[in-house]
Amino acid sequence: MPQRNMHSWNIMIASYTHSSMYSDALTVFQAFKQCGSLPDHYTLPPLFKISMGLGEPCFGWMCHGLVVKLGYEEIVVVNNSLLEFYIKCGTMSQALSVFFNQNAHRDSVTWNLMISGFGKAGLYSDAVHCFREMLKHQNGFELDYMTLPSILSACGKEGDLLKVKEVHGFIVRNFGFHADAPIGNALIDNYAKCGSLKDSENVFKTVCCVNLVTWTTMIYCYGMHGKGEESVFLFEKMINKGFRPNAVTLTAILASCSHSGLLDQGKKIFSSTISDYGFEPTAEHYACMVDLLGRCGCLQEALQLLKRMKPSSVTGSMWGALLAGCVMHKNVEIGEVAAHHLFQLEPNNTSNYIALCGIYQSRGMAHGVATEGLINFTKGSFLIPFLI
DNA sequence: CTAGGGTTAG
Repeated sequence: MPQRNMHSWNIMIASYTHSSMYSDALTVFQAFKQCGSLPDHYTLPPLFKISMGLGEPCFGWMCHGLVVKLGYEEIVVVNNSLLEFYIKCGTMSQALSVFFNQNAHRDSVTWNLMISGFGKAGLYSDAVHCFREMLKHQNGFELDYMTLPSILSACGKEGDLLKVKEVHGFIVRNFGFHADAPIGNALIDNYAKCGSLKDSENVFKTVCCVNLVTWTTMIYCYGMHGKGEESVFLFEKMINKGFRPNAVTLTAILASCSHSGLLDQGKKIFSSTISDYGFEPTAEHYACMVDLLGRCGCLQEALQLLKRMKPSSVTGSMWGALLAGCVMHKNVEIGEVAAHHLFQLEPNNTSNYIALCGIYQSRGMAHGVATEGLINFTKGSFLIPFLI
């Protein structure tokens, strides 16, 4: 272009960012700075996304400085993107100082970010508190349906059935029975997390918006409650309705088969889903298969599955699933193989040492407990006398 | 040209 303005630079930076091409976006930003111009309120939000995408929090901190220096704290979109940046970095203390900044304005996005941020940080009661504060403060903007999945998930992870019911009632009073798919999905998931599978089923049967995530969630909920046969039934029904399972659906159904000991169904679903829908199984799928085989006592078969893979692509969760199966079935030989791979992959994870010692102990092999303990125990050595 | 919600895995 013979002549560039702010608009053209901003389009380039935003477009690279939206395409997840963060280093290209950064290169454009640096070229822009060379021209001697300063970023405006359109330039700044993508910069925080670039910082997160590159895993370079320092760049985001620098951009926070630009926001303050250039006086963009009062622009609500800029401040919200800053808030999201600190939440994604896991630094809630910084997020709080942005939230309580006297110069900043708040809107419904600000509140939604805070509520989902508290939830992601595991601070569920703070999320609930924040939701109640939002209801008090919501003069000026309408209650926003985007908050509801976040608050439901915070209540559900807290395990508080009454709170989930309370929010459900709130949804019906404010939005009627026309909640969108993410809200229905969150209701199904969190009723089950609070132990009320009946309520999950009722929501599943009555919601008006159903998508693939709805089916996946319900399949997973049955698995959570040890109802593998219901999961398999629903999985087949879903396919008959014309939904194509994705990678998450497959982990949900495999985990459910595993928890219910449905070995043959699990194996069949694994191979037929992969061939029918043509996607590559991920590390998680292999971990689920090892878990399934291991729980059912097919430890040799599970070990063979891992041995057929390229050694570098066998992950800790696959060996971990195998080790857990060996603990269950008191298998020393395969347990030692799995444990020694884990000692290489995650030397500071004490639960692996404890698992292997548990196998020795269950077989009355006190010598093995002491040897592994002396060689490998770092933090947990006080456990050895108890095991012996 | 700028910001926010839902499902999974030892």
